[in-house]
Amino acid sequence: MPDNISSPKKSKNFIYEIIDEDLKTNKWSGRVHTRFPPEPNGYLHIGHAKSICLNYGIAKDYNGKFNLRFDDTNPTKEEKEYVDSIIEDVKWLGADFEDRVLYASDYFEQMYDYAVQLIKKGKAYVDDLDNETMREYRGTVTQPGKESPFRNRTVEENLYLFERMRNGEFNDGEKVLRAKIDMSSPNMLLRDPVMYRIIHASHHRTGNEWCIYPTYDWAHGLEDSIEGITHSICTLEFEVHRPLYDWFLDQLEIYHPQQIEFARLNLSYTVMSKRKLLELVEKRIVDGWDDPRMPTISGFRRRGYTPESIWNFSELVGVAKRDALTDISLLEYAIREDLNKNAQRVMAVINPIKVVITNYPEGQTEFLEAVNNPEKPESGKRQITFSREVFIEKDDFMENPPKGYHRLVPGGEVRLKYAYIIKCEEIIKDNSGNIIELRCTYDPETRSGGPSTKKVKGTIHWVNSKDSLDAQVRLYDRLFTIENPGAEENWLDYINPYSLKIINNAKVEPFLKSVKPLDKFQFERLGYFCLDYKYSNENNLVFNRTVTLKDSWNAKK
RNA sequence: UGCCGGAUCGUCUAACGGUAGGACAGCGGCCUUUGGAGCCGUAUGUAGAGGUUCGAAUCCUCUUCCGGCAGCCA
Repeated sequence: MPDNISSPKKSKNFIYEIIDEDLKTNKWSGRVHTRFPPEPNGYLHIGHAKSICLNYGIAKDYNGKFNLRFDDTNPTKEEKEYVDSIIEDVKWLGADFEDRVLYASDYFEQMYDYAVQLIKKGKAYVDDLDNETMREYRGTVTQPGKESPFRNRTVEENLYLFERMRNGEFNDGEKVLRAKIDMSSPNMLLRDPVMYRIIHASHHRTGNEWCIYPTYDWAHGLEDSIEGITHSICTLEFEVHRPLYDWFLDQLEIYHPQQIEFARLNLSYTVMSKRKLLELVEKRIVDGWDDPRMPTISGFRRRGYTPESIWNFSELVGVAKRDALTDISLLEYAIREDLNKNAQRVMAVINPIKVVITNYPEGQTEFLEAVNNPEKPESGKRQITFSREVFIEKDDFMENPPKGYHRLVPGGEVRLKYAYIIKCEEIIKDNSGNIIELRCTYDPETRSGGPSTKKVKGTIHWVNSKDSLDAQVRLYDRLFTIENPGAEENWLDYINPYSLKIINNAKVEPFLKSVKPLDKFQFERLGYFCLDYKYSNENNLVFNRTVTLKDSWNAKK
């Protein structure tokens, strides 16, 4: 985790308890070595972030090591672009893998040798059954399978055939190498699982060097073993794979890490499977993997989330073995907490309406002081300007206000933050009855910081019409309309059509003239925003709303 | 229907035979030049039935419900 956040007090989850016990019994000679092993077939999402935080957090807490390892065993699904994005995301999160960016593909030769060993022990064989027949032979969850007619080939024949597989003498699907275990095992994974399949495809790292590729079950334990991993932490769906993980390593009699499973993260109102995320990207429902509505790490980054907030969130959700659906509000809490403490405050009006202060001298401009961050006095103050015409938020005026409305109303008073108390004297409407301008008067005695003790119920934000900048603002809402879209067959039917709202005529204070991509701000009373790196440029400011402020008034209505 | 897991406030998560606690969300109040933040207060939970025990969320039995496994994906 980044050094600037303190290691949070974690109530020990069950994995920490296992490690504590291992340390006590000296099972791994005092070592702790974890890894994060993504397949480079997509961008990382917040669920991966939880795993990264868990694995790296363990390494850090126990003075151990943490590897980033690409499980690149299937060239048909993997791409260099994904490798690059994953490295970027893991680095951004601050999980320090030092110089250990590792690849399963670097172990292909060694894995091949191990496979030869298994064949020689009579524990693996080349099978000619085609895909469909093999499935039939596997049986079902309630019925045992039956053995392949090729199961009892001699060691010599298997060795010969396996070498020919490697040499490219067969077509895709023509032959596989299988472990010889038990076709009637109640655990389907143990019914002679495939170790190698023939794929004549170019691999993003090994090119055409190989045409046989190891399967997950064969490869993963070997990768962990080769790297000296102590605790191989994965998600619950691999629980039934553990006996197989153990079987391979036991047969080979090589270094044997311990696989531990935990429940993957699910977040409400979004989907988390790579397949579904890919579909959202390919169908252009979102604007790429880093669309700010995506639950990807790059999406959250572009949205304005900080690594610290994701770390904190990851601590808050905890680690256990039961399936869970975590409410998105917990993530929002984590980012608000961070940004409240750290974000520069600034005034911006998203939905402007012009206010003319009729008793304020024309042509006059005065300077006022605004606080940069009330949570951080050391961040100081800045100057803002005030003059006769300002913009306020349309929502901050109501002609016929409901009970409890604290803002500007006809004949009522409200404070313009850091400036004066104004009173609404007149409403100007166009021909169709839309309010286009408010005429107000100000009370010169009430300048902010002055001696006046006059109090009003409401304080609203504003910008000076003279020097405000135009900006585009992008407001995001949840991508789906239901809590758990991933559980639905027709999950795409639940896309929220209003998940992105683009506002083009926002006005922001000139302080935002020279901001950099991803710079983070609180627009007072509106929420946290950051500069979008994709659409923002010199002449066109574009801000993404990271999250709203909590709004107890809106919530009440 | 076979095997493997799992079930604690609305949500997430603690409690390891000895007062069911925390966080988020909610509600109420105080405070406030952000209806933000902060502070204070508050409601809500051990899936069910038996058993062991002085004492059970925790151990045992049965039941119910949920998840995973029948890719040459990971």
